[in-house]
Amino acid sequence: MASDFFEQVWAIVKLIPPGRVTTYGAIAKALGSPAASRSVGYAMNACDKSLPAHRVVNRNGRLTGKVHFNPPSSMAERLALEGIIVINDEIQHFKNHFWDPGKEWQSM
DNA sequence: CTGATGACGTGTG
DNA sequence: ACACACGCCATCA
Repeated sequence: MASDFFEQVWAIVKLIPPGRVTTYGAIAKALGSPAASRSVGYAMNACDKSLPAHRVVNRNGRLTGKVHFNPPSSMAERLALEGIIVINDEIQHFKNHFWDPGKEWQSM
């Protein structure tokens, strides 16, 4: 049984539409704790494989957590399949693919 | 309860 | 622009 915080994070990540990406900070902010970005990443560490964690990157648009994937290269592969260009573990036009969780979260 | 860790973010030099 | 340091929040030992 995971903590409510984890479930909150997972819920938002599951809501990320295909072809879109978001940041840990944005998720943390949507949960009401803009500085809990670290904890968001921790939740990802315990995330289920059904969770599209590959759509969650840091504020740089960089795939910092790709090493936690299986295999790590699958992260960029999945993003590429969704139309997101990833070069050198960096999302191109990141701002264009950015998806704001708060826009859909709306005090859920 | 205290200390350490981390898939982050921001500030300073 | 790059490198380093601190803070932030939640979890683990």
